[in-house]
Amino acid sequence: MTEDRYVEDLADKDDFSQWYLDVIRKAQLAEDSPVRGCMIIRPYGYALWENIQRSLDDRIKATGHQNFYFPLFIPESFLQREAKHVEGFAPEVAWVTYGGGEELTERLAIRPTSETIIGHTYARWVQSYRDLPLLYNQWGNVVRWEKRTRPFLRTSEFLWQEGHTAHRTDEEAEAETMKILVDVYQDFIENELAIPVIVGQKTEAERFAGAARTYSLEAMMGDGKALQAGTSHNLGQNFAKSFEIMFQDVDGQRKYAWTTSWGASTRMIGGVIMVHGDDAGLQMPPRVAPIQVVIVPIWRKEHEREVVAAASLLLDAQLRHAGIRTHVDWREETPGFKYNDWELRGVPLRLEIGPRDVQNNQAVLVRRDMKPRAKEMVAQDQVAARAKVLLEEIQRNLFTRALEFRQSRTSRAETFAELEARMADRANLGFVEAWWCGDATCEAQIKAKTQATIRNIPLAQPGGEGACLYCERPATKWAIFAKAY
RNA sequence: CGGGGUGUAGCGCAGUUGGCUAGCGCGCAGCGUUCGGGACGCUGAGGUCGGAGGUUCAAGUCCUCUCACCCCGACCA
Repeated sequence: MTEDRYVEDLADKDDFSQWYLDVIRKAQLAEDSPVRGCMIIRPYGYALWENIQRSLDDRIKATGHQNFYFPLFIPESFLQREAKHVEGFAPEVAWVTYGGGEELTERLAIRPTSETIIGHTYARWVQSYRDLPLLYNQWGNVVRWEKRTRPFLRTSEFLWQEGHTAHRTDEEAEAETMKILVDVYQDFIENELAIPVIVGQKTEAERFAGAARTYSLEAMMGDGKALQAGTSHNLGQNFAKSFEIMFQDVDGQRKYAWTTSWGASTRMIGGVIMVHGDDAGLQMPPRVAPIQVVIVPIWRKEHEREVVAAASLLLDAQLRHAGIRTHVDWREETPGFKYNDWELRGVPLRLEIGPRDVQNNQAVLVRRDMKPRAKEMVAQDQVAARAKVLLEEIQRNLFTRALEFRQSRTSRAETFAELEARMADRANLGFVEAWWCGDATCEAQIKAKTQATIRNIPLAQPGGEGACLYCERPATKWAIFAKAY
């Protein structure tokens, strides 16, 4: 190992922030763009996003929703209609003031989210209780002028889906909010991205601007910090009242509808990187991996290349027929280089095939998730069957490992001093569970003193009663405290 | 937006108290030898030194402004 080798290496994982940026750049997921805070998502990163989209979209549709599309621009007057909403978003809205060289009579916001323009439209679409519920979703981009950006985690422009529904009753809206939270988001994030999440309700301070209740899914990153992986909002009648979304009910009365909205974004890619990545780079969860099995042919002489090529072709076809996403690496690099390169890019399984293997009618399968790498010989006609099994094992293993890590970094605190100590230990950050009285003052004080925020109030509660971590008054709920991205 | 730091080839860096044609490693192109865990040799290509202005006989180097990025904060449904 020479000094030069380090040039290609990643930053040490202890320098988590630099490591994160290195992985994104070297795995060719994304790169900086000429526009501040915006990134260029490269083909490999976009392929991951497309897999995420497809899988999440299937779940959204399976729960009875349809997709539609609304404009990128929102008239300023729309944004003004919901007081809390404007207040919350005003600082981060980008405006279009000129069109075709002429100053616009009304400024257009580049959507930071679409509740307003959709609410305005829903008011026309809803007349009767028979028109409800409206269960729609859109995939698109939004812009939020953030002060400090990070690739995938917080970019000025990002890609996401935003669902918008309208219902006849509060109960129905709440059921929708929870269905998306648990049946769609949690199911997707845990089963496809292999990221365990804590599902719970946001505090008033962290609530979506204009919502009655906000729920979130919180994941622990590799440095112990929290990442909000998705949110689901019960908007109550707030937007319905601002936009006159009314219907005539069975009893003949005209009533305001109950609406919800929910979203998940490219931020989840940041989560995948920070949860599963290791010293060797990225680790793609098999179910969303752009490439699930990379085939590395090995040869020296030209005649060897020919037999290996023939075998590779057959193995590739076999894997593809089994529904596995593959790539054959014919680059003129040494095998060792390719191994490291694909490990950096996070491909879960590698298939090596060389002259020796061809002769023995076998191939070598190597798992990315094992250290040291687990290699096994497989008969050529068994490759696809074995790969399928291994991919499932890797998928489970990534989830289990992430869950174990989260558990090892989660602790309970009875006193504020304990929380302070945990948050001061930079190298060993994590989640802290503690009783909280529900008072925003305690929450704010804790944040000011420790930088820890309440990520959410988990739906799964221990029950019983305790003393508030901060003020020691009686508390019936416990909250997850953590530093967050 | 506040405090600190960094901008020299795609990446990582070196460039003395201002001085001649701006260097090194990796990467890249061509040729040859290699090839089962990051190969090697030879020959090349690639730079308005982040940008603008200024001081000077002379600026990568000094001054002013500005932009971007990184770290720590504030902010962040």
